[in-house]
Amino acid sequence: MKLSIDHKSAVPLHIQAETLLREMIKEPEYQAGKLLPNEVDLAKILAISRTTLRQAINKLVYEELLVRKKRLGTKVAQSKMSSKSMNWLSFTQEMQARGIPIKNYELHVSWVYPDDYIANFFDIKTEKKIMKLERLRGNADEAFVYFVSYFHPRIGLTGDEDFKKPLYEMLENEHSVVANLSKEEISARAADKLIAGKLEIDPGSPVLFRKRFVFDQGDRPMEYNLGYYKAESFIYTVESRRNS
Amino acid sequence: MKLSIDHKSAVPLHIQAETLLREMIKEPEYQAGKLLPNEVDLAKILAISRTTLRQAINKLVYEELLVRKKRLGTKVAQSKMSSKSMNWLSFTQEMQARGIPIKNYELHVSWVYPDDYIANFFDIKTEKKIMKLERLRGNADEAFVYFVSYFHPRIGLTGDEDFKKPLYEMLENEHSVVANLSKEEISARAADKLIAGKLEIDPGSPVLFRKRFVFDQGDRPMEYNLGYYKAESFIYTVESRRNS
DNA sequence: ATCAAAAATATGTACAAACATAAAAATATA
DNA sequence: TATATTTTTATGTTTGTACATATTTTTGAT
Repeated sequence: MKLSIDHKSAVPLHIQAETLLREMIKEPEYQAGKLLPNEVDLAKILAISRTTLRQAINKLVYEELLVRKKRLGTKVAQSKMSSKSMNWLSFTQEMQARGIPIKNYELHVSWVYPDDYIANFFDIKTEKKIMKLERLRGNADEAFVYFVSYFHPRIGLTGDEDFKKPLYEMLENEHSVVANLSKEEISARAADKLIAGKLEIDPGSPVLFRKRFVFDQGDRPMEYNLGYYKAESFIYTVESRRNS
Repeated sequence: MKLSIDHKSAVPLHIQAETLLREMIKEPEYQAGKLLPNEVDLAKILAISRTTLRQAINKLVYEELLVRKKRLGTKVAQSKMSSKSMNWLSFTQEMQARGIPIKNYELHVSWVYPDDYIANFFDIKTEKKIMKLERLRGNADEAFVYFVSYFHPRIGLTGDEDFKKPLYEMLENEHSVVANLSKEEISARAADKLIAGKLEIDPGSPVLFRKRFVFDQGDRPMEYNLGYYKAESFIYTVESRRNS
């Protein structure tokens, strides 16, 4: 882990400072209400202006990772709303962690024109095709989840990648794209004909539906993922702590 | 509504600018992807520096009310109703935050013997009755969620409390119990006869089912809550950042 | 007419400088 | 000793300035 800032890098200084602060507050010495060095000093240490440093701090303050107090200083907030387990494990990794061997029932790559919704999320034009990945997965006995993923063209996927490997690992190793932030929307749905067919359930019966918006290091959109989970086969767990 | 900024006010200029922008984008002419005046001009109009204006804009950008685009300008984002802080708002508070009046369709208190599962969670014997609270709630038009809550006897609920008030507020004020940690399990389910009847849907149709284990200040179990949400009426959002 | 280069225009990044303000700590006063 | 008062120290506010950069628009060359 680097403790300093590279003034020659193309990465903006306030972004570098931001990631550096994120690393910093993960360290044991900064956990639990400890104070950061004051802004003036820290700016001097990092060799950036106070304004630039504040820009970085502000972001973490907004995310409620840091709390500012006049005269007292800036302290690390109580860790909050940590959505446990599930979130940063890919499906493959999670199943492996539970000792369940995965079976890919279907794996299909295609190139499609994004609809308005997707184009808007990716901030691209609807006239250019993007990669669509459909996967039907489960254990040895049955398929219990159907995934549909769309990827930002920036990543440069060819379609020849090995999608049997853990997806995010592959993206990181082969395309240098790291998933950093995900926003998910979970709801219950009735399975339509397509989904019912894939999961071998009756149309109209319940599925857990998850939309997932994935962002990379620079908080740029990188993947849009739809997951249809057979009911009963999947439970989403969230653990959150009050932060007042 | 004032359209200008008061330089003599004690309220910081960037705060004034922020509220002004919030008002602004509520106006019909600025709805739906319309562009704001560019920063340099707007700063001139408001007679504040571009830096100060940017401070205000930044905040709304963080909140995803505005979207910036190089060369294009700053436009009003599609309103998303993303309840980010969903987690620590009670149902009542959350609905109120969205300006939706709540209606209690049913509210029923009873005293029951806990089953093994609940007794185990509360770490109590099954021979002693505990309070059970059933609530069918929704907006003016329809009931869309059915809650069943069980409370730890330690809290000392009598059953005569006013359960129309926000629950956690009431528990804090009248029984000095503060909810501090919650563990939730979200899944999709087919509605059984009871639930279907309450929510006025067909048996077998999907509901979002949420188990919630709530702990107090000392991480002692205080409430066990089951929520059955009519599908489509409820979306659970989770935002998570990688921390490794 | 088509395609490439240049100009224009918006936000993005970064610094320096100054003064305001809240709260704790140190000091002075009763 | 207890209570005001002042000082100190951190963040908070605000401006001015300069150049970078992504995109569109305009212009120019083939």
